[in-house]
Amino acid sequence: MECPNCKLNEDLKFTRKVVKAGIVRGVQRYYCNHCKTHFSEKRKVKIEDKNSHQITILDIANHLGIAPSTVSKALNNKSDINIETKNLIIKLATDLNYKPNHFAKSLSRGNSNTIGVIIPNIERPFFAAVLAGIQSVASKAGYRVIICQSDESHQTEILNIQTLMASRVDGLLISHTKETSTFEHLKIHLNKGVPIVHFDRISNEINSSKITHQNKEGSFLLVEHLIEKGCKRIAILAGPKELLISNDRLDGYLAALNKYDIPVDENLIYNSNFQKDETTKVLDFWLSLENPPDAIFTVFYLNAIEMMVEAKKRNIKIPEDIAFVGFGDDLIAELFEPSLTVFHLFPFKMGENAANVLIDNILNQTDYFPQEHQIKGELIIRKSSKK
Amino acid sequence: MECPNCKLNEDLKFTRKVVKAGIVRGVQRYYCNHCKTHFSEKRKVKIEDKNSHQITILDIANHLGIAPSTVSKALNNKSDINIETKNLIIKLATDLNYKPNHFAKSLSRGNSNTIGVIIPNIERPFFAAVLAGIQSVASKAGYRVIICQSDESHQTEILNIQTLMASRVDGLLISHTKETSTFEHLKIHLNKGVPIVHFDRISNEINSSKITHQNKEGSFLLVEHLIEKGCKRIAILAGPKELLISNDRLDGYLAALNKYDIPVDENLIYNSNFQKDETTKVLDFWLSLENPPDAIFTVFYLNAIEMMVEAKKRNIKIPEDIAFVGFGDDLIAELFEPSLTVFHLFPFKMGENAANVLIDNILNQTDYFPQEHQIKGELIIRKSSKK
DNA sequence: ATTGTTTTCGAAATCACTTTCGATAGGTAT
DNA sequence: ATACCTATCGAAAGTGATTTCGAAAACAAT
Repeated sequence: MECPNCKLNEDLKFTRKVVKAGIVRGVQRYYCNHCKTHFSEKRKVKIEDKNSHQITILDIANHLGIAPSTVSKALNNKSDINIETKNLIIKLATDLNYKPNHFAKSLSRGNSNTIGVIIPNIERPFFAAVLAGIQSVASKAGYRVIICQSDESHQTEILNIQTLMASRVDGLLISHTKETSTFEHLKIHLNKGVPIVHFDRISNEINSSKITHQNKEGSFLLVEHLIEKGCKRIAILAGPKELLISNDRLDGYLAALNKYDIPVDENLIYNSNFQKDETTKVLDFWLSLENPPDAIFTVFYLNAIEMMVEAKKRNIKIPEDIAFVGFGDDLIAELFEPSLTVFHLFPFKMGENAANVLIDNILNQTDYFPQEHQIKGELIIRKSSKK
Repeated sequence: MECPNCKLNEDLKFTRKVVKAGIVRGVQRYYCNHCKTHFSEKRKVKIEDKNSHQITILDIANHLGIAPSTVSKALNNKSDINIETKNLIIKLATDLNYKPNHFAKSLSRGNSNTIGVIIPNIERPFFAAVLAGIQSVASKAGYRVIICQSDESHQTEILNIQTLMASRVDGLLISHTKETSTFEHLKIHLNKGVPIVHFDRISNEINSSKITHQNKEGSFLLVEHLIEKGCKRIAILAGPKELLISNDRLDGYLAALNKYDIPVDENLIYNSNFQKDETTKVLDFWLSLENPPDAIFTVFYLNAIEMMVEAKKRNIKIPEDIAFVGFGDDLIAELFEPSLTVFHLFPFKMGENAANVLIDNILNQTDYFPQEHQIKGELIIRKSSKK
C-alpha cells in the first residue's frame, strides 16, 4: 500500500512504512509512519453521479452571476425583487428544467405540502371514492396525499397517526375504525396545531372540522318510505354502538317510527359489528319471532344484499313478505335482483369537501375555526321495497 | 420610532433622527441618522414555536455531551460506534420521543424512502385491491406510498410521472392507461436509474420488471370450458388494441379455438374501448347476425354483466341461448343472476408481488436485473355457463 | 445639493441530518 | 518496550432550499 501523501512528495522509498489502521464502514484505513498521516482507500465514485445531477437554485444563480437568495425570491413570487431579473431567472429555470427539491424546501419552511388520510379500508368502494375526491382537490391545490389504512384496528390507527405525524403532514383527514372510542391519540396532535378533518365516521370529542352524511335524515326517509308502503314491523340492523353514525342512523329510524306512532320493538333493533355470518344469524332470529318483521333496514347496504341472498334461499318473497332498504349505494345494489332501495351517498363529493376544508384550515392555521358540513344524499326507490 | 441601537446606548435625544427606509415583505424598515444603521420592526415570535419544537439529534448530542455525528451513527446502526454509547443514545432518544426528520434525512441521503404508484382509477375494485397489497408490503418495509390516478388519460399519466419524479420517489409502480402507446416519458427516468415495475397493464418496450396475470392461460381456460359445454360460436369482446393484455387474452381465445378446430369468425371478435353503451351496441350487432353466437367471452367481467342485463331484457336465456364468461371477478359476478363464470384474479397478491420486486430493485439498484412474474388465477365456474 | 424614501440585491444563518476522515486512546503481538 | 493494529469519537463539509437583514443604488422631493 502506498501512502498518497508521500507518493505526491515523491518520497517513494517511504511508502512501505504504511500500516493498517482499522476498518471503518467496510473500508480499510491506513497510517503512514513517514508523514504521520491517516488515509483510506478511496471509494469508487458512481458514474451516474454526474449525469443525475439535478439543477439547483445555486446552478441558476451561478449562471446568472447572482445570489441564490435572489433566485429563491424570483421562484416564490416574493415582492423583494426586480421584475426583469425575476423574468430572467424564471426563463433560465424553465430552460434548465429546474425542479425544486421538496426536501430542502420542507426542511427550511417547516411544512411538507402533504396531507395524510386515514381510512379503514381502501377496498371498500365507498372509501375508494372518497379518496378519489380527496386526490382530485389536493392535487389541484398542489398537495401530495399519503394514505394509510387502519384495517378497522384501533391499534393500527394509532400507528398510522404516528407514521403520518413523523412524515410531518400539514393536516389530517380521518375516518375512524369501528373500534375507536378513545381519541387521546388524536387530540395530542390537534393541540400541537395540526388541523384535523373528520369525515363519515367522525368523533364529537374532538374540536375538529367534520364532514358527515345526512345520517339521521336519510334513515328517516328510508323508514318513512317503508311506512308509506304499509310496513308495520320494521327491523333495523344497526352498526356498532361505538360509532356515532350508527347512532345517528338509529335516531332517524326511531324518529320515523315516532312520527307515525309505531311502537318500538327492542327485538327488532340489533347492533352489529358486521362479523362474518352475523347477518344470517340475525335474519334467522327475526324470522323466528312470533311476529317477524315485514321490512328490514340495514345501516350498511351490503348487509341488506347479504340478507336478501339468505332470504331468497328461504323462499321469502321480496318485497311482498319482507321489504329491504339500505344505507349507501353501489352497482351491486342496482343490479342485484331485486334491486335495493337505498339512501344514495356521494362519497366523491364528500372527499372533495373534506379536502377543501382541510386545505382551508391549513392555510388559515393561525385562526381557523372548525367547520361542519353535511353532504346531501338521495332516496332511490327500487324493487326491494315496491309492494 | 426609536432606534434600538441608540436606545441601548441611552442616547435618547437622538432617537428622533430616524427615517423610513422602505418596506420589505410587508414590514417597515428604518434608518437611523445618528448611528447610521438600519433596522426594522421586529416580528412577533409565534408562541407555539417553543412548544412545537421537535427533538433533534443535536438535542440528544447536547444532553449527552457528544457530537451529533455520533448520535446519527447510533440511530442508524452504523458499526463505527461503541455499543454502550449506542445504547445510551437509543435510550435517550426513546425517552425524549425523538422522531427523525425525514426531510433532512432525504435531503442528505438523496433518497426519499417513498415509492410512487400510478393507476388508471382507484375506484376500480381491482386496482383498489392491488393498492392494498402494495401498501401492506411497502409499509412493512418502511416505505411510504404516493398514489396518482391517470384517469385513463395519457396526458395525466405523463403529469403524474413528473409529479412523482419531482417528489424524488425511489421507485415507480405503474399500470398504463388504455390510451398509452408511447413510452418515452417513462424511459427517460428508467435510464436515470429509477427502478420501474409494471403491473397488469405492462409494456414490453421498456426494460422494466413486470408483473402480469395469466392472461393467455386464463382466456384459454375460459374458452375451452365453453367449448366443453358444447358452444360452437364463441364471441369475444376484446379490449383496446393498444393494450398488451387485451392482445394476450385474445391470443388465449384464438389458441383455444385452434386446439378444438373451431373456425375463427371475424364478426365475433370485437375490440372495444369500453365506451358508454358500447356493449349494448355490440350485443345487438351479434344478435343481428345470421348465425348469432352461443357464447360470449368478455375480457373485462363487468362488460359481461352489462351484456347479461341487456340480454335478459331481450328475453334471451342464459346460459341456454347464450353462455357468458368473463375475465376478473368481484362480488357482483357472484351475486348477479345468473352468477358469472370467471377467471378469478388475485389483485392483492399482485400488489404485494409488485411492491416486493420494486423494493428489491431499489435495494440492489446498482446491479439489479428486471424480473418478470406471473400471478396465478383460477377458473371459477358459475351458472352463466352451466348448460 | 441635500435630505428623505424606496427598490433591489446578496451575505450569512438556518433547517436537521449524513458522511467523510483526521485523531487518539487503548489493545496485542513480538 | 516497541511495533502494529483496532475501536471509537468528533469536527467539518455537504444536502438545497428559505429567511433575515445590512447595504447601496436609484429615485423623489425639497
